[in-house]
Amino acid sequence: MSQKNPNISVDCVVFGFDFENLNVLLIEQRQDDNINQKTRFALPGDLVNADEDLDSAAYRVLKELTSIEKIYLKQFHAFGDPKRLSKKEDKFWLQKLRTQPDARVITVSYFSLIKMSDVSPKASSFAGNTHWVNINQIPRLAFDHNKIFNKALETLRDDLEYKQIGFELLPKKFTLSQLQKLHEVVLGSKLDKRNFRKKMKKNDNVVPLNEKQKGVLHKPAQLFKFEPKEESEIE
Amino acid sequence: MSQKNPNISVDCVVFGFDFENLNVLLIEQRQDDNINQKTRFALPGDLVNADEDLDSAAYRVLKELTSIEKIYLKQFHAFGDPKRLSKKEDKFWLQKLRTQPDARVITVSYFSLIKMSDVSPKASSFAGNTHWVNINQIPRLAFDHNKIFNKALETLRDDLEYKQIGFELLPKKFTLSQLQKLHEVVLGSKLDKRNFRKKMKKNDNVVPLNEKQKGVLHKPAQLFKFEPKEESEIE
DNA sequence: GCAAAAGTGTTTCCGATACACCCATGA
DNA sequence: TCATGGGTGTATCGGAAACACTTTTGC
Repeated sequence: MSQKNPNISVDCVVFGFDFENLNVLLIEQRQDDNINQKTRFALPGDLVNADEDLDSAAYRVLKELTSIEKIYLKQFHAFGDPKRLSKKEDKFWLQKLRTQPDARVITVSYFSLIKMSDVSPKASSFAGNTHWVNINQIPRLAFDHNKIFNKALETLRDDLEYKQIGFELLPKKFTLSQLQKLHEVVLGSKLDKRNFRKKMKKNDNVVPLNEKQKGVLHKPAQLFKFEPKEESEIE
Repeated sequence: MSQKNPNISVDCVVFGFDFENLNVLLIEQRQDDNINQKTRFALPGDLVNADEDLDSAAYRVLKELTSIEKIYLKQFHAFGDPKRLSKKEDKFWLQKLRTQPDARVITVSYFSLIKMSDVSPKASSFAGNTHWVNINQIPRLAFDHNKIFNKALETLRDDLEYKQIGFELLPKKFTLSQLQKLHEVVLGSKLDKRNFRKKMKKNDNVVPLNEKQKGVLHKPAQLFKFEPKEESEIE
C-alpha cells in the first residue's frame, strides 16, 4: 500500500437513482470497530496517498468501493474544522483503524453520479458493506458526514439546473418520464409533464432513438439517449 | 507563532475595484528569496495552523496582509496536484522560507472582495510589498497561482449574477454608474444603462439616499447604499 | 454654450408557467 | 373494456434585450 498523507482525505458522496428515489452510497462501519458495538454509517472516503492528486484519490476511492469507472465526479468543498473528528465515537473508530488516529485531517469532498445498475453490490475486501440509502432517510453518520452530504445535495441541485448532468444516473436508453422523475427527486418537487418535455425537446443533447419500450402494460414510451455535443467555438 | 500544519495552506484571491478596473492583490516575493534574484508575484497565502479552521485561516491571512476585516470571503476550490510546488523556482523559494520545504501541500483557496480604499497600502512586516494588479495584466505567478486566480475569477463571475455580491467592492455610497462599471469589468462586457438601472430599481437591497454627488463636472448623480434585508421566512 | 455623464420608456422576444384530453398497450 | 402511463398545444406572464434623446452641472 502506498504511503498516506495523514492530514488529507477525500470523501465521496455517490448518488444513484433507482427510477423511484435518489439514493446515496453509504459504507457500514463494522460493529467491532465502533464504540458500544454499534453499527454506524459513513460516506466512502480515505486518506490521500502521499503523491496522489486529489482528483485521482477520489477516483481511486470510488473505484475501490464500487469497482466502476466514474462518470461524473466533482469536487465541491473542503471541510477543515479542527474538531471534525473529535467526537468520542469518531476517535474510538480512528484509533482502531488509523496509524495516526489523532492527526488533524481536512477532507476534500466530491460528489459522483452513478448508474445504480452498474454498481456491483459486493462490498470491497477491506471496507464494510455498502448500502444505497434514500436521501430522505439518511441516518446520523460518522464524523461530519451529514454536513458533507447536505452540501453535496445542495450542489447537485444547483448544478442540475444549469449544467448537462443527471444523465449519468440513468441507463443509456431512457424515457422522458424517467428523466423527469429523476429531476423531480433531485429537486424535491413536482414538474409539469408538458413543460418538461418541451424543454427537453429543445435540448440537442437528448436525442430520440428509433426504439420503444417493450413489455410494459401501457402505451410504450419513446426511448432517448444522451449524446453530449462537443461545444464548438469555445476554447 | 502557532504550530503550522505542513501539508495544508490557504490562498486568497483578493479583488478590489478602483472605479476603472478590477484588480487583484498580489504579494511581491523578495528578490533575495528567489532564484536568479528575480522578483516574483504570488497570491497571499500561508500554511494553516495546527488547530485552526480553514475559514479562520483565510481570515487571518487576509488580516495579516491587508489589516482589514473581511467583508466577503468564500472558499471556492482546493488544489492538490502533488507537483504544484515542484518547479525549480518554487522549490528554491520554499527552501528559503519553509521549515519543511519538501512537504506536499494542498491549498484551499478563497476569494475575497474588498474596498480598495480600506486597504492600507503598507506591506506587512514579514511579507513583501503588496500590489494591486489589473486582472487583465496578471504576470506569471509563483506556484500554481495563475490557475488559482483563473478559477477565482470564474467563480466571482458566476456568483455576481445570482448572488448579492459585488457591493463589497464599492464605497458605502455609490452611484449606479459605478455599480454598472463594476459589473462590466467583472463580467468583461458592456451592459445597457437603462436595462441595468431597471434591474437595480427592482433590487430592494439597493436603496437611494437623499444625497447627490458633488464637485463633478457634469450632472451630479444620485447616491445609493447597499442594505441587505434579512431574508425572513428562510431558516 | 459646450462638454460630460445622468437619467428616463417603450417595444420586442423568449423562456417559464398553467392547464386537460386522447392514445397505445397488456391483461 | 379497462387500467396504466404516454403523449400533445395554446394562452398568459414576466424578465431580458434593444434602442435615443433630454437634463443638469462646471467650466
